[in-house]
Amino acid sequence: MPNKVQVPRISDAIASSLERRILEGSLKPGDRLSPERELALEFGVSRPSLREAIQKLASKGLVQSRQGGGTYVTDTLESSFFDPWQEMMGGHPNLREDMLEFRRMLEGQAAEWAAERATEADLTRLEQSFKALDDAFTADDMVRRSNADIAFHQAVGEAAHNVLLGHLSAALLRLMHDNISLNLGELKSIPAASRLLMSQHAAIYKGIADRKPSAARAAAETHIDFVRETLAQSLRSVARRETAERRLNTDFSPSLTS
Amino acid sequence: MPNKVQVPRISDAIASSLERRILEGSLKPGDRLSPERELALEFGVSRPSLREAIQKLASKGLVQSRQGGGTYVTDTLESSFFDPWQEMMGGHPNLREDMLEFRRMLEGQAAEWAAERATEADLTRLEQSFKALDDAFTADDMVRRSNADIAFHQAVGEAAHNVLLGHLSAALLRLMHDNISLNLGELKSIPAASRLLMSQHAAIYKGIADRKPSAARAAAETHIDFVRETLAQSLRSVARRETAERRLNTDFSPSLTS
DNA sequence: GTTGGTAAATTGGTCAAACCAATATTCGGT
DNA sequence: ACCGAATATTGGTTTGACCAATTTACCAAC
Repeated sequence: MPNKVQVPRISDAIASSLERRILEGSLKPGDRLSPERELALEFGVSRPSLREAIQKLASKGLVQSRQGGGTYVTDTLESSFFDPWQEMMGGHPNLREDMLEFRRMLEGQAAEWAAERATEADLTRLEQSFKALDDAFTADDMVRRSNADIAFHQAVGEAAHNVLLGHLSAALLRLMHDNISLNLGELKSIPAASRLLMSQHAAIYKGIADRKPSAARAAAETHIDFVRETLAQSLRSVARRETAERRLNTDFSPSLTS
Repeated sequence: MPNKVQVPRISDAIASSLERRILEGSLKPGDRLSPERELALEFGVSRPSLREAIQKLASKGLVQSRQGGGTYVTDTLESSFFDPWQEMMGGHPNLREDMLEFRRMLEGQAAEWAAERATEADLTRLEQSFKALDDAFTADDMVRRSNADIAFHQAVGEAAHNVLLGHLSAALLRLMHDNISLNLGELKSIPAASRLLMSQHAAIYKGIADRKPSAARAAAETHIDFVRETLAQSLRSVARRETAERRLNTDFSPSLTS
């Protein structure tokens, strides 16, 4: 079946037009759009069509409508809203579990292959990444830490000498980091967790450098298991705290030991 | 600060419902949605509302509508990850080796998890896919065979109950098939290979149905190993023939590698 | 004048029925 | 059995209406 020429939907055209106005600044964050009836008249289309366009923008998070109130341009112009997976992660938390399970397999295999195949150049770069990660952890710069973390795992992926594995594990890790630091950036600030994470990274690095595939794999899997467990705990505590706050709206509740 | 209670828009609810069906595999890529009028009836809403929901999904790239034709499920999950890969495969055949190695891990894990987690429904669908594959192999319809092959591996991926694994293995398999049948469709026409492939598929299916994870994984890995080996042989022979042709054909170099 | 509440206007949310346009399907003639 | 036209299906769009939440206007009471 040959590719048919896609006839431009009118709602797409209007959505693009409005989106351009927003991105160009003609419509600033917080601004209120004209009423649907007016906009429909202005664009020369029917209200349902105009609404379809607005709903598309709403699904992208660009605007927000309140019945009776109007439609407003969202004030958060965070640009990372465009990745489809990113959005999926937010809406479907069970995806996170699948993702972690998948990563466990991925990074375990990466570490194993890296231990078998790493060249001298790979090991050198791996050591550099590891040192950088260590430094970033002693400092308290979250962004630097996140980048170093990604770089280290990416180095492992590349040392495994499988293009697919390298790119995929890096992509997933980046996705994970974005999503985690968005939902709860607090995880990494737990001191005990930091030490454990570093020892785990060290174990992975050592397994690869010593050319012990099974040890490297085990270390990588342990690492993911720890992340998974810590994340689950953190999520549970967040949920607990939120329900508690919702239940009694008095003073703040004394946070636990972490 | 008074958090306005966001009244759930009906189009959002429907969009979420459809999105969930897609992610969970109930609506697979390529599937055709029911007509808008039917869906509207099914959800108990009007057609404009149902359309708003569909347009949202369309703006996310999850579905695609053709006037008069219908609305079909696409797959951003696959395409967003692998559009770049598609063209690389052509130019860098060594990627194929990485791909096969990666798939060996992927499908081995898929088979193992499927053997552990498959529900009755999964097993039923798996059996159907297997039977269809068997039929397709006895017949000599290449397209049907390819589709059945994809469907079977996809069923395994879904029985593994990991969204990422399912989508990725399906995407890679499709990529592989496109690329293979393009460069050499001859592989599958070897009778001996056909019989072996079927016995391998049978072994995978049996391992899953009998709930033998390690057996299922071994069968899947054997399967990929065989494909890898057969492909390598075939490629060598093709390369031999091509170099021979190129030797005679000194004028132009309209090599199909472009 | 300020306040407070209520009525009215505004505005997004939804529905119904209809028509158009592109595609799919069916059917009849050769 | 094949091809082409009539027919049915299906997404695309419009019109008009009504409901529900919000905002605005207004006016009486203090």
